[in-house]
Parts: sequence; C-alpha cells; structure tokens
Amino acid sequence: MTSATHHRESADDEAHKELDERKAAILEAVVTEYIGTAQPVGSGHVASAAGVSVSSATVRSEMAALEQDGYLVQPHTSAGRIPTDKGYRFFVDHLTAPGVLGPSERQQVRRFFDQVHLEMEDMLERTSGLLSDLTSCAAVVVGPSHEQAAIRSVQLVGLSPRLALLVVVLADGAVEKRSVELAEDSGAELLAAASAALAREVVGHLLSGAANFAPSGDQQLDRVLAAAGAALTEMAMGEENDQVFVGGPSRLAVAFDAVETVRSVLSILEQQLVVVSLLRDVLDRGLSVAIGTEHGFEPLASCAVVVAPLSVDGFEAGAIGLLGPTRMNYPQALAAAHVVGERLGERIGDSLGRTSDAPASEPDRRGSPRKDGERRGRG
Amino acid sequence: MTSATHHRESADDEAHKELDERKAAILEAVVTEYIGTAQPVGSGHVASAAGVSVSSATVRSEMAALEQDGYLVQPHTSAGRIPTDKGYRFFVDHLTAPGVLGPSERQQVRRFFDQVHLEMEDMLERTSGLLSDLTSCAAVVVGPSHEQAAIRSVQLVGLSPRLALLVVVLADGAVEKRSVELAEDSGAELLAAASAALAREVVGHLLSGAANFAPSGDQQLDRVLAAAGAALTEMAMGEENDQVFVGGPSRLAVAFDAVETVRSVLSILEQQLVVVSLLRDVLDRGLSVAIGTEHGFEPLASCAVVVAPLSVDGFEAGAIGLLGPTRMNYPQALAAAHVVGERLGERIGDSLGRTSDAPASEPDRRGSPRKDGERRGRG
DNA sequence: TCTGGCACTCGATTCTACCGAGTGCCAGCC
DNA sequence: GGCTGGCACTCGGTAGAATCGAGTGCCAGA
Repeated sequence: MTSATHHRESADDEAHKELDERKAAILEAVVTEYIGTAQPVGSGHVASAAGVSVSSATVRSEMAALEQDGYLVQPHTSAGRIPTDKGYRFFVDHLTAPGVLGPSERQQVRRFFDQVHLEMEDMLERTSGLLSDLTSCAAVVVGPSHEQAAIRSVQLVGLSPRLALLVVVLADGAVEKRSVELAEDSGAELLAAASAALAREVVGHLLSGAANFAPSGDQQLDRVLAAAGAALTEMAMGEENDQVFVGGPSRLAVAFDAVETVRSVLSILEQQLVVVSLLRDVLDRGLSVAIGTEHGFEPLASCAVVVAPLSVDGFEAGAIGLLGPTRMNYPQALAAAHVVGERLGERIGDSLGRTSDAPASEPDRRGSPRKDGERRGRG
Repeated sequence: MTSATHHRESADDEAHKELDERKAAILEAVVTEYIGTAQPVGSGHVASAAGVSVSSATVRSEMAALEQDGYLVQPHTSAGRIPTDKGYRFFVDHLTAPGVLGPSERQQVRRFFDQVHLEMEDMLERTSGLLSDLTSCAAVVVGPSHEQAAIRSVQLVGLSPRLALLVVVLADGAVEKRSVELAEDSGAELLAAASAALAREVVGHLLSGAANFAPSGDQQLDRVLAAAGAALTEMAMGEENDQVFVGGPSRLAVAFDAVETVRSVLSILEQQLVVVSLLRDVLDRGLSVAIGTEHGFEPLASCAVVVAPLSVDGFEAGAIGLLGPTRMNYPQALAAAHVVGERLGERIGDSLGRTSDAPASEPDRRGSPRKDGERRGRG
C-alpha cells in the first residue's frame, strides 16, 4: 500500500485490490461502530449500518472472509468482531474521508489561535492542551529544534563574584543559559570584555559550531573565555532535549481498560526523549498514523499514534502527535492534527518574523522540504 | 507529636490524651497493615501484630471504640476496619517515628545529589523524578519564585527588523524573555541604546518594581522603551507561573482502584496553578501532611499530600510535594520529602553562590523565616 | 448470489449455596 | 474490673448451575 503501488489507474476494486467494495464498506462499518462503542460488532449491526445494504447473513460470510484475511478478529466464538491493526490500517488508508473538523471544533481552533499570542513555550504548551481537548487523546507537541538557528547574542552576566551566567539568544527567539563557574573573582568589566569577545566570535554562527578562542594575551580574560567556551559546548550538546509538551495525559486513564496499560503508557509519556524519537521515527517513515505495533515500539502496542509535521516556512520544524488507543477516532484525530499543525506552523512562522535574515529566506523553496498534501497513509 | 504539644512532660497517656496507649498501638497496627495490604484489617491480625499483646476479643472492643471515636470505619458489617482520615491524622501526628530512609534510599539520594550539577530547571525536574522513585508517589517540585530576585541584566536583542526579544536575567540565575514588537524598523544601535537605558533604570530593582521611563527626547528611542517597559510589566505579571515540575504521575495509575479517580487526580496535576496554590496553602497552614479533605480541595479528597518547604539559606524558596492515596506510606514519604527538600535547598543555595550580594546576605538570620525542626503535624 | 431460517456456541447475568473472615456479646476467669 | 475464650451471627466473595441472548456457521431455497 505504498503510494507507488497505489497510484496505478484502474477501477476501484483494483485500487483497493485487496478488498472488494462491499468488504470495504463492511470493514468500515465495523471499525466505525467499534470506535464508538468499544464493543465487538455483530453482523446485525453492520447490516443495518448506512452503506451496507445486504442482509446480515451476507455480512456474516463477508466478515468471516475478512477475519480470514486478518482484518478482523473474534474475541471468542460467537461474539462480534473487532478490527485488527491491519483492519484499522485499511480503514485509515482507504476509508477515511479527508477529515474535516466539526464546525464547533473548527471554531475552537480559530478562537484559540486568534487569542494566543505568547512566547513560544507557552504557545506550544497551550497547543498541546487544545489538541487533547479536541481529540480526547493525549497530545504531544514538539517544538522547533534550535539546531539550525544562528546565535544572535551572547552575554555573560555576573551572579556572584565567582559565578556568571552565560546567556545565549538564538535567531528563533530561544534563550539558552548555563552557569559558568569562574576560577577567580571577576568584575563587571572583565565579564563585559569577555562578552564582547565571545560575541565577536560566535554571533551569527550555529550553537554547534566549534568555539575556539585565540589567546588574547590577557590571561584573566582567556580563562573566562575558556570557561564560557566550555559552557557553550555543553549547551550545544545538551540541545538534544528539544521542547516537548505533553497535553492531557489524564485522557489516557479512561482510554484503556487495564490499569496496567494506563500506567505503562503514562510512564512512556514521561520519558520525553522516547516520545520525541518515536514521533521522529514515524514521521521519517512517511506515516501519519502508526497503529499498534507498526512503530515497532513494544510498550505502546495497544496504542495508535497520529503525527503531523510542524512546518514553518516550508521546513519541518517539529511535530505534533496524538496518542490514544488503537480504537481512537482516526478521522477526527487526523483532521485535528493536520489543522492544528498547519495553523501552529503559520503562527510560529509569523512570530519568528518572516523577514528574518536567517539562512535561506526566499519565500518559495518548496522543492526539498516534504510538501504533504493529503498524505495520510503509509506512503 | 507536634513539637509544641509534645514537649509537655507528663505521662504518655497525657501526651496522647485523646487515645490511651493501647488504642494507639491498635490504631497504629491497623494503619500499618492497611497501608501494606489495602485490605480491611480484622481484629485477629491486629492481635498478632507486634506492639499489641492482648487477645483479639479485646482488640475487637477497642476497635469498636476507635470506630465510635471516628478513627476507623467498617466498609460493611462484619468486615475488617479501615482508617479514616482522622485515623491517619493521629497516626501521622503521634505514631510515626521521625522517619528515616532505608540505607539504599539514603544512598540513592546521596548519589543523586553527588551527580547532579545542572541548571536549576533540570535539577528540579530530575529531583521530581527522584522523589517519585523513592516514594512511588507522584511528586511535585516547585522551584523558587523569582519575585524577590533583583534584575541583574536587561537586554534587547533584535530578531528581525520589527521584532526584538527582551531578555532579563535575575539575580537568582533565572532568565526571562518576552518578545517585543516594534512599531518601526530598528537598527542595532537603537536597540543597544534602549538596552542601556533600560539597564540604567531597572538593574538592581525587582521585576515587579514599576518601570517608568522619563522621556529622553529621542522619540524613536522612547517608543522602543515604552514597548519594552510594557513587556517588562507583562513579564512581572506573568511571573505567577513558577517553575513547577511533576514527576511520576504514572504512579497514580496503580494507586487508586477507580479509574475515574485516577483520571480526575491526573487532570488536577495537569493544572499546575492549582497544584502550586494547594501546596502553598498547606504549607502556610503549617502542615506537612494534608490527608483527605483536610486541604479543603474536593477533587483530591481521596488523596494525601505530603509537603516540605524548600528553604534556601533560611528562606522558604519553594516547596516539594508528594501526592498519593490516603493510604500512602507516610513515614517513608515524610522522610523522603524532608531529606530531599533539605538537600535540594542546600544545593540551590550553593549554586546561587552563597556569597551573592542579594539583599540580606548575613549567614545567620534565623529569626523570621520559619525554622522547622521536626514539625510534621498540625503545627 | 443473496437471503431467511435454524441449530449451536458461549460470554454475561442471575441465583443459590456455602465458606470463612470478621463482628458483637456474654459468661467466666484472673 | 478488665481481659479472655466461646458462640451465634453477618455478609462479602466465590463456586456452580441455570438461563439469556447476541452472535455465529451453515444450508436450502428464491
């Protein structure tokens, strides 16, 4: 079901080649109902669903076939059926209308973005709240990494005679700080001189750029610069921990029936590194939904993850993710992630000042950065 | 066992005047066992507990009396008994040995503080993790408020022609930022001039101090200063949101049996304002434990909160809190909160540089700030 | 090829019986 | 008087049987 396989032009039954139209409709009915009720779905219900106009007997035999093919399972004989991960996958790939938010949600998003004008962190944080409100899932918002932002300002601020704070402002508006212990008491003039020297050296460069300072002759100054340089390097290393905001984890408490599952999923969410790399991984594989074990991350096998890139001026600058049970409401989640991701991206673009002289500012460089239209499935 | 009530020299039965020694021992046995097993405790178990050397029949009649007095309840006739909030309260006030951590925990704490040397935020964050590991509760660490810290440095950094970032460094090492929109394109010189003017005006003052700038004659400069002043004010307002770190919320998933309780407690934890003010309130009332409804906050009625002040150089600079079910392990939680709070306070004191010239730096000003020895009860 | 019908399955629910941990009370003992 | 062993009683929890009903598979007929 890669886009390659997929764009072959042929009749519907060929496009969905694995499943004829009726089976697809039945699968859709099962998934939809199961998402709503969390109960195994029987042939009777499916037969009476819109979009299916055959008798329950026919539905039964089709459902048996779907089970054979791995799209459905029966929890036990003589019970209704439940979608498998594969079933959800088909649903997401083929059966989901290009999700639109309901009017009230749409308004909620609009109002949110009209009203929010804050520093980046607050905005991201509150966005994660918005997303979890919209979808009743836990939401993760990963903010832009600062790796590509040039240093705009460096300053050493004295806190006490032997302690200074190195404050670095990046072009994207982020501020990093790190305390620097000084070997000897240093006065304001020394720190000012050091700040100036530092600024000459690193302003305009990336944080990760090496910081080597030519000896200036002044030993005291050189010692301070060395300490500051070390702090800069540490800062660049430590920059892996992006800004991650998790919204509405409490939603998960009701999403699963087993407490143990809740606990383990929550504890995953606490490890932000894991979450971020999971989202990255899913995005990099070109997915916008990872269902069950598709992401290969065992502890979240009973979850589905919906991701959307956060693109700012055409660049992928982060990600937003929704985490819920595999029986989550995919259309809604996809729509919410998509819309909010887009709006947030624009918003960040605005607040960075679009006329910024950051490297590469031509407004139209669509080529290389992934431009996603309605991409939503595996390809 | 409040220090005040407690130091009265009289027989034990007077110190515990509400409960004779045997009742106290029985109550202790019930609480201890219930904390361990989460099952109603019957007279048989109590009778065979260390510290109780009477028959189960006697225990029964004592337990009936304890129930009469409101220390215990029976979930239903002919079941064992469960402590009430009042029962836990007595336990905490009178029966808890001045909690000591086990050797392995002690070592864990030591190792943690030996190894952690980071910026404040990371340290607080990781401390919340440590606490939740130690106690199997959710932990909250509220960092020092910046209200009392003087401004050390102010700087306007240009991000784009019409957007600047106001960066304020406080004496405690905190860095605040806020973006400032400029009415017109402003060059580096203008921003530098504005920074200098701002610095002259506010460095050494508190953030909350009013920022009024005498017109300088230069209209362009004045406009920038006005915008920056507004940003400063906003910053001071917004400063309510202290640095709050919640560790190990996933622990709560297993602590309660009703999922709904889990959800609601988790969602409380998401609202950091609420949590902070709750901790403040409990601390202000001189408690170190708030059990059940004692804090008057309905949604957490089934929880107990253990708090410890975070005092830096004798000042209360924040708080640490532990949140768990009322049947949490109080001795352990109290000990952990106490020890970690103390160590963290020292640590923060160190990293602020004890020779800081912040207002009032005499090393020995014990009077006004609350000096808590073994305070643990109702104060 | 679809449908109605039918026999069958099996989880969920209900009911009953019963067990046993726990209680309250009381008579007797120290 | 206070503690203890003994006893009758309570009542939640568990086990087993009966029942219900949603759901299935299969088949004969339209």
